[in-house]
Amino acid sequence: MPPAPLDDDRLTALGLFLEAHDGLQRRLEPQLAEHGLPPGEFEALLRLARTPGGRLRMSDLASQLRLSTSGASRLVDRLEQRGQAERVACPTDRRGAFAAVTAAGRRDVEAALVEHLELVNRWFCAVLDPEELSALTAALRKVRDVVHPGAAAGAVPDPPPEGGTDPAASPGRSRPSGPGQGRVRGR
Amino acid sequence: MPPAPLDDDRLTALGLFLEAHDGLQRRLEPQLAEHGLPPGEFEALLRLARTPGGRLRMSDLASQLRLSTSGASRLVDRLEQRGQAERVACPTDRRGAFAAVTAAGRRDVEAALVEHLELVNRWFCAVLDPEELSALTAALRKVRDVVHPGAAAGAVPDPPPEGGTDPAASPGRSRPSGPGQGRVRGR
DNA sequence: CCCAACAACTTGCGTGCGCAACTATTCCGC
DNA sequence: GCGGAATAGTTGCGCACGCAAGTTGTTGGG
Repeated sequence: MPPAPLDDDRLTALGLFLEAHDGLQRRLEPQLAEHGLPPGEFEALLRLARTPGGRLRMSDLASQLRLSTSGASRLVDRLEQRGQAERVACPTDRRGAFAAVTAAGRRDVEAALVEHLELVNRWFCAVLDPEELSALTAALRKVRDVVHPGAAAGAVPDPPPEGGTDPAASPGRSRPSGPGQGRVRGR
Repeated sequence: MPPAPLDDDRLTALGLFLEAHDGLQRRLEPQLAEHGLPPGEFEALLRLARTPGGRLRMSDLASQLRLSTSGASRLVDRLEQRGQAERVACPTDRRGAFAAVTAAGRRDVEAALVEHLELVNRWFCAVLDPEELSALTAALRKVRDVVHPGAAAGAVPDPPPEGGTDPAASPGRSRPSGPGQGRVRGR
């Protein structure tokens, strides 16, 4: 018997995913760089800027950025040095801190955003016709929901991995909305 | 007027892509780690193992792995230390080198592969029903072809970026097949 | 009231990567 | 064939990240 399917279809599909992801990143990066924004910093500012108070708990930011808490900590260090964000002490929990966009930070993301959206369009959305795009996002959402439960709205930390794991188990639950929830484990 | 659309649909679509990619990586990594294979090493061995001679020029490997040539160089260093690959001098071009899988390397990928495929299935393919999956791969292929021309078969290095770039410009051409072609610039 | 378990960050350390510089070779025009 | 330009690969350097350990603060049971 053939020892192993070195070119299984599933590998091809996965490879396509990885290549598209990587290529996309490479197309988008340079434009952000023109505005002096590394991609991580850009996404961080974006996430902060579109949050009601313009601020997010460090842990939540980490989770949204798919970074470890230490990664987020240092990212916010950099943003702070650049004057694009600042740390704000949490009044109700003195261990905690918020990262908050500054006016300058908001200005900088917005400045980069218009052009960024054009590129996202050029290299991603406009490459597909409308039905294809919606099929793609629907599929991506399904995958995302399975591999990263808790990224969408109501969040529950991953249960510890079982033996015969069923990815479809325990569909979304609501969360108490109290702060300090919906984290994903630090990777 | 609203200064900038901080939650444009296109950003959502892109975010979905990034989250799905990241989540997938996290699901697949641990299993490879159990076999002592970091994801980069795994993909490298896989690419080498499924190449006719079990070997690839350093530059081609770099390009397939979406790494800079220095990144590939050091990756092969690591594989060599582990005894999973070795460098072979190129007989016709004394500057050049091949990376070649060793028997041990081949054994190791194959050992990890079966389980790996199961996971790819569980977290990616089987999450979607067949039509969804083929729609997804078709869309991914379109995006990949645009953002990373030269990844598919006949490869031509990216032309230097123009001003008003049209992604659909210059569709695939054939290449002379002589060695030392189809590279992507070193990033 | 107190202490132990826990939680939110931060920091020390090691690692992998890209860029730029460097070496060795090949290619090409004259 | 000679000399400069281009090419294949390696190496110095800096940087961002994750893990693990450390710090400070909170919580809940006795």
